[in-house]
Amino acid sequence: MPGQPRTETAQRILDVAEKLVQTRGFNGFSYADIAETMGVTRASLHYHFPGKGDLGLALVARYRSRFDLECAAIRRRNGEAPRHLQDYIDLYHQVALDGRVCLCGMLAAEGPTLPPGMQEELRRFFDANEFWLASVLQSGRDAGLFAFPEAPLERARVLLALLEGALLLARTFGDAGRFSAVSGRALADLEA
Amino acid sequence: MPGQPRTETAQRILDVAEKLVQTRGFNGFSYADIAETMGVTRASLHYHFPGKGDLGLALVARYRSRFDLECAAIRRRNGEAPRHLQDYIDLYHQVALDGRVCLCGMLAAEGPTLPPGMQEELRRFFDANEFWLASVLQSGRDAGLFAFPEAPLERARVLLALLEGALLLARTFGDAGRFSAVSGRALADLEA
DNA sequence: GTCTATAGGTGGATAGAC
DNA sequence: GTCTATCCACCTATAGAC
Repeated sequence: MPGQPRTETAQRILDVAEKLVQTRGFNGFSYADIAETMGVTRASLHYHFPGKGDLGLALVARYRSRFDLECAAIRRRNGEAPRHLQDYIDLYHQVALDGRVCLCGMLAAEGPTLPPGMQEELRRFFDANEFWLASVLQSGRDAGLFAFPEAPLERARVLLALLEGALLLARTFGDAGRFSAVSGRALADLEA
Repeated sequence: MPGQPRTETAQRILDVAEKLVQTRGFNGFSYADIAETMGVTRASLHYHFPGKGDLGLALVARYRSRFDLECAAIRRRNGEAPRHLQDYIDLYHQVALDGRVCLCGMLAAEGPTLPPGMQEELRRFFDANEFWLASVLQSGRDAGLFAFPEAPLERARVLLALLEGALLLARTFGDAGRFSAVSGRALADLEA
């Protein structure tokens, strides 16, 4: 389980850094920001994450593995595909309510400026999401609950782009309701 | 026509800065980057745009007014709503082909870190886009060429989120084809 | 593990000569 | 308008004491 066996302090650093990246971007925060909110010095942070690149990699890796776990948990729960998809969308909704955007959506924007390795992790995150979504869409269509003409993976990419974009716009207008409205339409479009 | 009556040098500065923001973000480039590609010094840039905030505001204002002009031109052209919508999507496609993302999509991610005034300009950009899209959607539905159940403005927001998100994802995978695939589905969904 | 201290670099910005 | 020179704040990162 990568991203888990770190020390407790390292986890708390990641918690603070994650929030900072989701609101200000990877190029929009510094070790000083983390140090201040944690009440420690910058040097102390470098002990846990020598370079900002190390911190960034750990950040995406943890975010990704957590998402994987949550997605797996959703599929194990009772209910059909539409319920599972709604639960998935609710994960994003929580982010919107908190005035953040998806960690990986943010990093995708900063793309070419990121330290080595982060873009690869990013792609893995999106790949995993698309794959999971495609699986849910497939199940739903097989059960006659979803209706869409194209391949599940293609539809998954539409959904992912829509959710990431909706988070960005909702935050820009300081209105999580915009996210709900848009994501609600996406689900409705799929109904058989 | 705001954003136009500047000197020619200022326009060239904006050209370079625009490309930099669309690839690296507002927090991901510096006056030094512009100076280098233009073959001038940083001090010279400060003559045209005293602060980075001034540059940023001019950037969004120009981008917005240019988009307004292009949107108006599209509506004046021959063809029905679906054609107009496709032309609009093609504007985004050009961005994707160039390995960029939408200037305002990028700035939306950086949101709270932007200099004063830029977020307001950003919202104006998105508002104008939604309004234009809603108008095209309305026309198309009135003509029996589009079919969608919700209010045109609501559908417009779905489309805008989808396009902005698709640009982000296409660039992350270095594959403009992802943008075409996603935007193509969006258009197909609307067909009556 | 966390601290103080500091190095080395880059950022935005200004003054003043040309 | 563009230049040189310079300032100061901030950033990432390291050394070494505790």
